[in-house]
Amino acid sequence: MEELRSRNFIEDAIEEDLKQGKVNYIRTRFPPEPNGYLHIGHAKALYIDFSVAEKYGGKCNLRYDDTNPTKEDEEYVDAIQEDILWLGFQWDNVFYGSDYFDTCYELAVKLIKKGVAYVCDLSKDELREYRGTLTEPGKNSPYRKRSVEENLMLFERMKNGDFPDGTRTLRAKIDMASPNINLRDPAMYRILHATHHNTGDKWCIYPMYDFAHPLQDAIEGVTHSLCSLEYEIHRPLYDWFVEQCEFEHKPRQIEFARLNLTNTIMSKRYLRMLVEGGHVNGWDDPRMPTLCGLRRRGYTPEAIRDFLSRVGVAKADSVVDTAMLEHCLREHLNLSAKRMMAVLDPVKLVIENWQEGHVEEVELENHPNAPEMGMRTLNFSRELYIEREDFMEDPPKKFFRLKPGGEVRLKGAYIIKCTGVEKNSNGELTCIRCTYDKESKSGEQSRKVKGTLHWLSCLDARAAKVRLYAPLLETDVADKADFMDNINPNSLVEKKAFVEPSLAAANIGDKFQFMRIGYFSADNEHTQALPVFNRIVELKDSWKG
RNA sequence: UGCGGAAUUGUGUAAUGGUAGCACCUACGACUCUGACUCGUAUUGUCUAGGUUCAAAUCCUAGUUCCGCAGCCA
Repeated sequence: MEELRSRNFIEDAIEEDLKQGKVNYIRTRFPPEPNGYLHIGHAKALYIDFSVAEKYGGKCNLRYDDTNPTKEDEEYVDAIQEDILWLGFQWDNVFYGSDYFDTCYELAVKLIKKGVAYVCDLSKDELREYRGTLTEPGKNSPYRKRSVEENLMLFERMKNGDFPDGTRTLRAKIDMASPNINLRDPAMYRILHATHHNTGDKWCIYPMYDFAHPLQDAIEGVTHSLCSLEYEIHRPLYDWFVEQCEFEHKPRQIEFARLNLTNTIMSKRYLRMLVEGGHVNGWDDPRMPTLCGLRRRGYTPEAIRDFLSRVGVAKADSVVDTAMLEHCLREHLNLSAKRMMAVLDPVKLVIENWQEGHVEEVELENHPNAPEMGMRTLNFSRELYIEREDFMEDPPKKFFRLKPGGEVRLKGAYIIKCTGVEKNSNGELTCIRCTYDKESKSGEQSRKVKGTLHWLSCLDARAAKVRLYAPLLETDVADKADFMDNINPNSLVEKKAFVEPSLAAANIGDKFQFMRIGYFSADNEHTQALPVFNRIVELKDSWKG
């Protein structure tokens, strides 16, 4: 399925580079900042980085972009690797941006010596003022003309910790009048007296992304540095650093549009607010778009990769319908998930002409199209449960489940006929009475009836807690700041249901389909059941009348 | 209104001057020991206005709209 995708503009560019002999191998990199959990948006980048490398016989490095110690944490490093592996990707090398701090420093010194970098004493506010605006040029820093010797000395003192945070920066000397603001003497190094998760207290100055990233790519021999659209305007700067550092190997940055999903917020900042605000139960809450959340929700790596291949790669901003993601999951689960019976909202059914105490075993296939998935045995007895919504006392025309006087088949067992109902004092249905047709045993040549229902013998029914999830956001507020007002308070419904005994033996993560109800995934946190990819089929309006 | 990008059906994505295709969604139908699944059918599209051409989504000109950039974040 994944092979069917057509070639995209990144691959066009790569093939051109290959053809022109600019490169003779392909290497990419996936550069997450270890400051949060990976989500489906990262998965798109992951998919592109890895699949492009693989397509051209190249490799992809995993590189933690950890140049800002105040935001990053070791906590996320392992989780990120786990998620990548879960998705089925395998990196070539693992690097840390912080591995290159020594080299970054040396190269910074080199640029100072070349006279294209200088230490600037402007404060943050002054810097902003000097930078100009989108429409007005900036003006040169008064420190721009410092001598190489003074710059060298000051930069070394910065490194030695002689200055407090924020008092000085190392800046690239480019062009304060550039129409591209990123080229107006951008900061290369800032002073940050912070402990780094990897390098500890060795450094108190840290390189900026714009300086560090191209160097890392060049050092690792990355041929194509694939990133999202917002870095497009940074590309001249990326190329400038590669040029000034005099790397022979010049990586090429190519940008693509990041993934957006309808009714889904994707920015780490807002996801963090959901977690910290207690709107969800952690990063792996099944309502979260994080990979760990999707995993618990029952998503399979196959489904996610299939989805990403269908989404494609382009430069236009887009919002993909979440229905597409769900479709991909359903398609995979339909092939791989065991069928199982469960009754979410049970009502008792009594077969009057079934001998009291008599129990018959019936065999059911675990999958309609995959005999190799085997059979299982369930008990059939006089008292059963069926789904409350599968019976209607006063049904519309096209309702072909159970109704008074009507017949349906109980899946894998017999045809039954409704003979009456019992109600409590509130008029609520408490019991359905029926008779069965002895000649209609499943598997034997028999007449057909229009409806088939799932059921569970009272002997077999095991109580399980089932969680039904609805989208956290019902409207498409995407990354808007007001998304908090649109959180669906009923996005999580817990209910007790009856399930087959075999479900109790399921392993965490096992997937199954409750006939017609939807796909579920076993999760130990909720008794023996099941957060959900649910697709409850309800009575359509058209059937009601 | 500086700079960098982008506009193809409701959504995503193809078509690199030559039949606007595929998938999702939606609707309808067939099938069915669940109405699920599967299969079939259908609707809707080249941002606008000019131009070049036998032929334009594609090339040219002018416009429109949307996104990104003014962190010592990435």
